[in-house]
Amino acid sequence: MATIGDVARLAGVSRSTVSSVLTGRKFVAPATRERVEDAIGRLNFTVNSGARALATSRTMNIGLVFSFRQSMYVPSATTYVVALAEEARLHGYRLTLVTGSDSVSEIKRLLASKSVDGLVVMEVLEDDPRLPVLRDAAVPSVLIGMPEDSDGVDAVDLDYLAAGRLVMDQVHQARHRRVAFVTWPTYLHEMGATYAHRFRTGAEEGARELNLDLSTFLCDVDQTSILERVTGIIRDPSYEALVFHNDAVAPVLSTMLVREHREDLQVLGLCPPELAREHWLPFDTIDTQPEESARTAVKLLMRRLNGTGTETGEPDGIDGRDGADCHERVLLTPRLTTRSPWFGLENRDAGSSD
Amino acid sequence: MATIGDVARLAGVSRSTVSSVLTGRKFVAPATRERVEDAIGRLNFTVNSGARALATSRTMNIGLVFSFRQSMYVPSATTYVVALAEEARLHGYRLTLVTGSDSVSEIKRLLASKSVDGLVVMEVLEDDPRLPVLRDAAVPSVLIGMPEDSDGVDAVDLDYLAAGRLVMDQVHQARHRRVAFVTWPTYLHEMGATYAHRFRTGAEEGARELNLDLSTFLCDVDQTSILERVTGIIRDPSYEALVFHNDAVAPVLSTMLVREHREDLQVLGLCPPELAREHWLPFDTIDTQPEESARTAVKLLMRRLNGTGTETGEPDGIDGRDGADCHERVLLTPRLTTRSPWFGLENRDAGSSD
DNA sequence: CTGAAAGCGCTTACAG
DNA sequence: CTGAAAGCGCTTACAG
Repeated sequence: MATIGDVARLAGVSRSTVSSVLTGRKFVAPATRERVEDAIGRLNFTVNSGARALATSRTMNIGLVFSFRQSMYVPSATTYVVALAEEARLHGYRLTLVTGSDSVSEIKRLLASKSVDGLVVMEVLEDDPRLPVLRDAAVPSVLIGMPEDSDGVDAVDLDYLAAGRLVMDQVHQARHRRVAFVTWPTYLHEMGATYAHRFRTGAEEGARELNLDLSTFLCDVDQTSILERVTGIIRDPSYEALVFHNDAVAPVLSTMLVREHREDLQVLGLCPPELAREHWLPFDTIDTQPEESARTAVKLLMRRLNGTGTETGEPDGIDGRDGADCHERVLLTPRLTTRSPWFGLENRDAGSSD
Repeated sequence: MATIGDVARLAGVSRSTVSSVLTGRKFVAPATRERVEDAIGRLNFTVNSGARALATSRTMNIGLVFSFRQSMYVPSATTYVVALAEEARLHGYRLTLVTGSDSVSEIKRLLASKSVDGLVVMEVLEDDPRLPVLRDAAVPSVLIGMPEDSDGVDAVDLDYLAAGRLVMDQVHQARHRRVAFVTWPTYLHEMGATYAHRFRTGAEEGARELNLDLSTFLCDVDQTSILERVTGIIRDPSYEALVFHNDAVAPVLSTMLVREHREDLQVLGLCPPELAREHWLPFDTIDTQPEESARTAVKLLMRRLNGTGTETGEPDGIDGRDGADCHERVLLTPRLTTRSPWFGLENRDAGSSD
């Protein structure tokens, strides 16, 4: 494999000149530059990333931490991962995966070995044990998730609080009062998964304000639990609305509603776009906006890495109140997707309101 | 951040001695080693991965190439990615993501910049444009997929051919004759996605041999197409069995079968475990075995990287016929998971047969 | 505008 | 058994 020395020799210049055209940090006479670029092309030369990393202390790698706990709705993670990878690539960065249950020590190792220039952390918890590590790190981090205290790092997420209120608003507008709320399992709430408790808080606050009669059910994600719980609710005619924030609910719901003849039940859910896309969801949902979250996360990171702003301009939806040491908290506005007729063969998405 | 020099100073030895205990490639007197290890602990030292990569030409990084075409059933990809990452970590490697549509040039760049020690390639096609690049690469690759010609690289996949035959066998055993086969969209077949055409070939050959009356439908993965196609089949009473190899089919099927009162229809599908886990699948399926595929893929790669065999012994299910230059083709045996009563509240998995 | 030299943090023959 | 030296492939002051 060609090195910078080979290029220099072929172009008849010094290695530093080659380096200058490579980095673009120094002016090189057009004629020289031309010769160098030509040589690069001929030799099919690419900078050795390890060597460059050693010389610059920039790896052009960003670490993606997701420690898939057993419970997580694994499928939807792909959307985040792909969007993160693509956005990172747009900025010249690559993604390195950090999985494994003991992510704290994994992160420490990653940081100590100087393998990444920054971190994106998914599945954030309140009092996340990884937060102190991230704060002390020499490189910037961004959370996808919104703990109360995100000092020292940037954070982005759907505004789950607002989403909870939005859903209750819809129930209220439909003049329904008694509503069942199926949310994530107990342990997810106890762990403090930020999306779980933020949506729940929003929903419960909204219900209280609108004087709705809300029953909250924390439900496991296995088939048995879901079916049992959903059946119980559907068979109780006093429920006028069913709100879910638990991805395992969606797939079985349409079947159950048909079987139990509860097409009258107002159903509203928070769900990942791929769930809505792949399944037959004849009810309204709020998109979790994984792609927007992912792209914003990377943009926030780039901002820290490249000083202020990126080559592609200001990240969308990030307001400019960034003091030198002030970290961002970006909340994405929830949007309701309304879906038309129950059990029709079409399943068109209508406009959005928020 | 501490360097090897700091450690050497603190331990009162030379840098090469520290390096020796780090790599473990040279004997170091126990007392010295102790001092060095102590110093490492105190300084919280970790080898700088860029520097090590430069010195050894080993990055301890493996590249994961998946160029998510629009069509792919994205959710199931996570299972592969996580399993690959975990298995890689077991061997001390990390995963670097290579996404993007133009994966050929991305791969070339990755290889030229010496960023990875090996590659895992998903979504492999017959005549995959990436294959020539992989063959010429200085580092080994393994495919998850099974093109006719996989010379120069290792390959692993579920035995989709056998799976196709197994399914037809089941239909035959149920004494059914007329069977509808819903498979992936036309363009996936035209692209030559190996799983698509291998299963199809197996199914069609099996049907011919068993004298079944098979109608094959290539079907898009959007809701509308799926519903239309599935409804058409279900409403045709002449069909006795429905075989699907198209992930978009599963989610809607149970609802449709109830609505159309076709609980008599024999349904068999090939599907990812998470699909079976998350949905209400009251019919028999063949697991695509993503985790087994992923782990085997990494093991094959490790074998190339570390000479013959890994520290953890021979990879499971890999027979030992590896001549020095002979590349492996590992086919995982398909297993049928039978599921009990139609539309009961339970959904227990019964034993497997193959 | 270009080049010689030092240095990034490690490993690895090679002496001793 | 340990250490001094060279080298991996780049970048970056610093001279010229």
